[in-house]
Amino acid sequence: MPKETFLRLRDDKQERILRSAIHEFVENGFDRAKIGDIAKNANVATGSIYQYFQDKRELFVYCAEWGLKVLFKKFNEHMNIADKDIFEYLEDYLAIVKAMDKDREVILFMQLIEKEPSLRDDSMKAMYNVGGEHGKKLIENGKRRGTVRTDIDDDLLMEYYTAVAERFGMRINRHWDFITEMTEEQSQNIQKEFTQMLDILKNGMGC
Amino acid sequence: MPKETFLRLRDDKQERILRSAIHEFVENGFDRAKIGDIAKNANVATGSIYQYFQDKRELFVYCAEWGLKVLFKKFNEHMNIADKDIFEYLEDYLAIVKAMDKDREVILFMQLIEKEPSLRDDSMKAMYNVGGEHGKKLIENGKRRGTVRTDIDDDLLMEYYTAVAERFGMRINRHWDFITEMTEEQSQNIQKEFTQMLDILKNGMGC
Amino acid sequence: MPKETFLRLRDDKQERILRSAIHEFVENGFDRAKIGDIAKNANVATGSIYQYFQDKRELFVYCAEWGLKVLFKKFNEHMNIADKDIFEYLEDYLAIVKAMDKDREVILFMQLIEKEPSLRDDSMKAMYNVGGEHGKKLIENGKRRGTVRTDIDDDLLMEYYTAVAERFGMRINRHWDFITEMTEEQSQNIQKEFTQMLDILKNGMGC
Amino acid sequence: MPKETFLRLRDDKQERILRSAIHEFVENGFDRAKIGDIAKNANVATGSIYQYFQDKRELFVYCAEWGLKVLFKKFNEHMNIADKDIFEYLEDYLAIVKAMDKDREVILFMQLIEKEPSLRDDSMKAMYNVGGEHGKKLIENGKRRGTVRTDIDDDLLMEYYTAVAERFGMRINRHWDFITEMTEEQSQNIQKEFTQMLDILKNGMGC
DNA sequence: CATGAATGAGGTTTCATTCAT
DNA sequence: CATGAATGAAACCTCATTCAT
Repeated sequence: MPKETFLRLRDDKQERILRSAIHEFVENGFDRAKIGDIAKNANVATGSIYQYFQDKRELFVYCAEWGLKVLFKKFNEHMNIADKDIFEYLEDYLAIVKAMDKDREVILFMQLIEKEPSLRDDSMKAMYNVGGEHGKKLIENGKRRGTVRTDIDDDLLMEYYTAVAERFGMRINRHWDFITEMTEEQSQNIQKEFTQMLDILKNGMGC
Repeated sequence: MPKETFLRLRDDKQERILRSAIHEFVENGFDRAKIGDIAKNANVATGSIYQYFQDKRELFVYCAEWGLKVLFKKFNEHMNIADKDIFEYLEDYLAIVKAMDKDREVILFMQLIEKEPSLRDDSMKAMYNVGGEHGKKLIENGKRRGTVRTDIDDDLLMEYYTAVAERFGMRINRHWDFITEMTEEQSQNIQKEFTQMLDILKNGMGC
Repeated sequence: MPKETFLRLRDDKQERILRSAIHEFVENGFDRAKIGDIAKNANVATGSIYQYFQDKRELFVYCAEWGLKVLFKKFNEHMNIADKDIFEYLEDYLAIVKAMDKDREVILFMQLIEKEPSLRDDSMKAMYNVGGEHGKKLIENGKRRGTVRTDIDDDLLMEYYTAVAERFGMRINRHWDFITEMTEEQSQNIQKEFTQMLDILKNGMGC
Repeated sequence: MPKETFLRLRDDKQERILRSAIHEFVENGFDRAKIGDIAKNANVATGSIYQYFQDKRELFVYCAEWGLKVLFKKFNEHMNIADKDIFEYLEDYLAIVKAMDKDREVILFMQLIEKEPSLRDDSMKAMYNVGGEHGKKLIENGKRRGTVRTDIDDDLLMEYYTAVAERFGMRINRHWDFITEMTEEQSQNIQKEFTQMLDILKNGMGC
């Protein structure tokens, strides 16, 4: 969806621009994000952005598509989705998120997308090309293996899963902010909370 | 937090203005919301808004405070919180939401607040005055009555609850949009999904 | 020039309003002075100002007229102009200014008038009714008594006198600001500078 | 203090903009001066002004700095300050002012600066960088040469000098306004008044 | 293709003045 | 007459987008 010009750029320049945009979007939201600042941080001229993308909107949408690609690529380096069910996936997800400092911002950006209703549809469509059936497959895996309840349809389960996973992801991020060197005790606390999260996701809050 | 002038206005005028603002914010988000349009829809002059509120931001924050008050008032007309646990509450919550056509927008606005990071803190602070310990109390009730698991602390449970309830609330709203007259079948579908939601919340998605 | 309504007010209320206006004008200049603040500080309603004066401009002009009246009245309580020449007058002027704490602001206001070119003409005209030939008379006195040089016409002398007196007046005010209790030394310094000022005025800076 | 963008502009464009601003400020004062009009008269877009300067205030302050630079440059083309005393300087000053039709407005602007109390400090600071010790040096020259009295300190003398010179400058300007072709008689009148001014400055009005 | 200056529509905010009570 | 809410014109300033070099 970006112009040819952009795709012909060297990969590292493309990445510099997209990360700069993602940084700005995450920091300020879509409306307050300034093309000028994105350009400046990427060390390109403001006008150049318009050689690459139709407008701000298209840049945003492409960030979504690119960001998702990046995350999946990273994940897949660490694990094979095919034979995992959704709980294992989350466990890995959070562990991997922890390992990906550079991409923290990309993850935050993914969470931002839902919050821009006017852009959501376009971005989601773009993301669907990449992420599409990914989640559903994990749920199917779970159902087949008998770890996910089968009395509720995939769609509703996915909604539940996404909500909980996202919020817990944010919580983890909150706890990790500003922590560079973690004490043994901190590490254990996070590990404990982490186990609890997974347990709630599986078993709910009722008893 | 609004100026004295606003508080001296007749109640119905105050409400007209706030609902107009909420409508605009929900429709366009904070940045794209135009004071001029808010004023026009409320049948007042643009300048008047600035007799009432310091600026757009203060208007937004006060909408949050007022909105929550309105919702709580409505809820409390229908049910007594004191002797309910959190599941019963949710059950009633959704039922009541269904009954409150006029306030649909206020509910959407409440969901919007989290999506405006720069305003979130101020709004949350204002809302806390109203909503504060409400949720925690419901969880305590549940733990005391033995319907909520006690092996996990209130804080994490609240986070989980909020995430799921909010997302399911949005889902319900999505289904209801544009439905004025509901067929018997539609009604049953919603009832069914609703029961399922409650079940997931209680028992999680695992088995 | 104000409306009848204003002139029918009790004297102390008139004074309260005018002093409030003068305070605001001195503090902020004509443009940034707010009618609302003037009214608030005078303990009257904003609208009332418009019962008294056509508009902001007329209020300003009347402040000039009133202020000059007040100053002259104060001066005349302390000295008889008729038999003084211009140097004696200045000597007294500065001494009296020192004695009039309450009217410091009125004096500052008089100095402000020249700085509002667009209002100057109207204000000057109003002031002329009061102050008019005052200065000229003092110069004539001086010429008659032989203390003022006669080789230069009154007009140019007046211009010179006003410029120097005003600037020295501001300088005095600057030195006095924030001084409530004056030490013997400070008092002597001012007295000395004062004598010098008068000397320069009389004898110029040449030698 | 302006943005880089401005300084990279061609000199004649910079000048066009600054003269347009000075014109507007002189005509209307700081508050009533409209950025839109400044831009229009300079043949640039309103927004461009904001590419060049942070805001109206910064534009004003830079006008002060630039204006003083221009005047000094012009003066220095006509005379060498180093070996002049303050009276000769004034003599030349007024003569040169007469010769500088194009810069009449710049001179008026310099006089305006004192009248904007809120901007005075910043502008003065900017001007000090340029004009700084200029006046003091002239006074020192005079004292050394024996043309300026030595019994009074430089500071007070400078205040006196500035007051008189400024006012006489304004008077000269007043007389010259609207005069394009001067009759012999007019010229002689001015010359006469001029000589008188210098005499008053030197010898005061006393006798 | 890169650059960064130029543009101007559009929105927020201010406040003198009016007007209904 | 007093009050203070209502009005809306007017001005500053922002920034996405265009365009000339």
